[in-house]
Amino acid sequence: MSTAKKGPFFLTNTLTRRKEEFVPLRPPHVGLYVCGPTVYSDVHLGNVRSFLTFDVLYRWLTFVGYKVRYVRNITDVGHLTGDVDEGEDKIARRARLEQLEPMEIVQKYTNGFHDVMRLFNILPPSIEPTATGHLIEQIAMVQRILASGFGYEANGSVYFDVPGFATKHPYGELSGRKIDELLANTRDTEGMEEKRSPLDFAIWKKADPSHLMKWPSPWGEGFPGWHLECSAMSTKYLGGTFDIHGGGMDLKFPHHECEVAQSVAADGHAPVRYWMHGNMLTVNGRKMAKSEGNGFTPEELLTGDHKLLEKGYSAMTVRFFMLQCHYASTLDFSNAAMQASEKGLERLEKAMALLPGLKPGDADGADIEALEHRCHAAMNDDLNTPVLIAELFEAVRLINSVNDSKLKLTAGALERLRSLMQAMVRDVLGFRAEAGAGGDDRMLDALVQEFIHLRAEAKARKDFATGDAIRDRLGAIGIALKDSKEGTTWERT
RNA sequence: GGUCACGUGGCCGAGUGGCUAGGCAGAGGUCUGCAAAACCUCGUACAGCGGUUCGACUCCGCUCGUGACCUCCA
Repeated sequence: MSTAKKGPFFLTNTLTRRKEEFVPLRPPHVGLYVCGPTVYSDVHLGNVRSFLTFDVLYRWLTFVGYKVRYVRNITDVGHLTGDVDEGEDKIARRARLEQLEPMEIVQKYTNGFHDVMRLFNILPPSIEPTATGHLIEQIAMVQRILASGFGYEANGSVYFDVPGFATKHPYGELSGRKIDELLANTRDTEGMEEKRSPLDFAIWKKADPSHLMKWPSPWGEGFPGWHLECSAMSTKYLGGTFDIHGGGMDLKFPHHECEVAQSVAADGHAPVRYWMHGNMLTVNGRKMAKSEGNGFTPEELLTGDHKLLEKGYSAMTVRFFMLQCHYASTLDFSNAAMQASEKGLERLEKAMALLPGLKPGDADGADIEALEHRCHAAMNDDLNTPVLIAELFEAVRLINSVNDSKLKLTAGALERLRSLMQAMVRDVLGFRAEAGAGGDDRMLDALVQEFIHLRAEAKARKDFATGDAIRDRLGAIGIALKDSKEGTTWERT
């Protein structure tokens, strides 16, 4: 709608390490690719943060009017544990441990991933391609890399020749690495005899006969290298050059750096115009990671059944907690912070619930349009959700003041406030209204209203003891009564 | 060891060369029979030491501390 909404959107481009105005290649279309999960185990809260960051990006781009094709892959093969040459495929390993077919593992954890995304109200992408579903594209890309001279075959595997590539093209720009420093810092090359350089990485790996996940290729039976799938699938669905590629900070090197090199080698040009990296969720100052053992699953979060959790927290509380921090900063998980977020979200949601019932006045006590502009400006400034939330609390103050008859807003201003809050809270930040905040259940509401009448009668005859007893006993079962000039309202506690 | 970040009031966290972030907790007030909620007011935060500047929390340097990446990890 308004141009204000579409006003310049700035985001930090990892390639240049600065905020740049975002201008799509082919407006109004935007191509967005985000590295999805490797489906070999449950996602934890740190993973959620990354997907949440790009969910908000997707929501914002959509809100300002772009037609976004959002591709987020599922990695279901090729991701090895430990050392590149000696590691075992993560999914195959899990299949062995759980005594299941690899594809059963893939399905199981893909289902789990989707459940978690729904729980946190993270929208599904437009396309969710899998690596195993794109072997032909990956093999073709390996062939293009070989044709370019930057790949070589060794004993049924194909490797990317990083030093060779670096003599002709920049390598390391994205992650700020220098090839000499990388070479100087490499560890021992034990078990890497197939590679010409320790910096080289596999784009196709030979599979031994015992391997469960393998496919025929021009180089024999094998499977694709981890970095290749993203390059092949992003090219297929978004084109050789597309707008935004996102992922966690920890993927910057080597994963994304390798993607850049692969595309340049295979197709002759850089694949991505804007790279975005979300920062880590930490616990006691340390990155939450599967390997650290300091992660917890969404189920444990909801129930509070984990040694790091003092109690359970709702998915929306976590969403609020995470969005109160900028995506590019590390965020430390703590129970105190979670409890503060729980209260804050509750205050926001209470104001949202008041919104439909507000009565218009005959004056405008606040400039809603200016507030709206500040909200849009916050998001346009590199998705500054903490500043947006700060503005929303300004709106909360206005809503409560109107509700208390301390402030007047005309019908027009109220309408604008309502649509602003709906847009920012629900559409952009993606806070789903959670049931129970006062009147969703008609029968329960009718019942509580009866008690409110009884209590009002008691109070009318100055029988405060009875009135207080009604309030206290309802309070004991989780229903709080609140008196005001307009009458008594209730809510769950 | 190399590279790159970060260090903000009781807690979590934005931001800026000079002007109140916000949330939670705390204090006082208004309202109320009381309470809760709501609203109003309050805290003189920016790791330390130097430097640049009329002026720095914000720029530069050093010191200390913490973390990330360099190997799979969102």
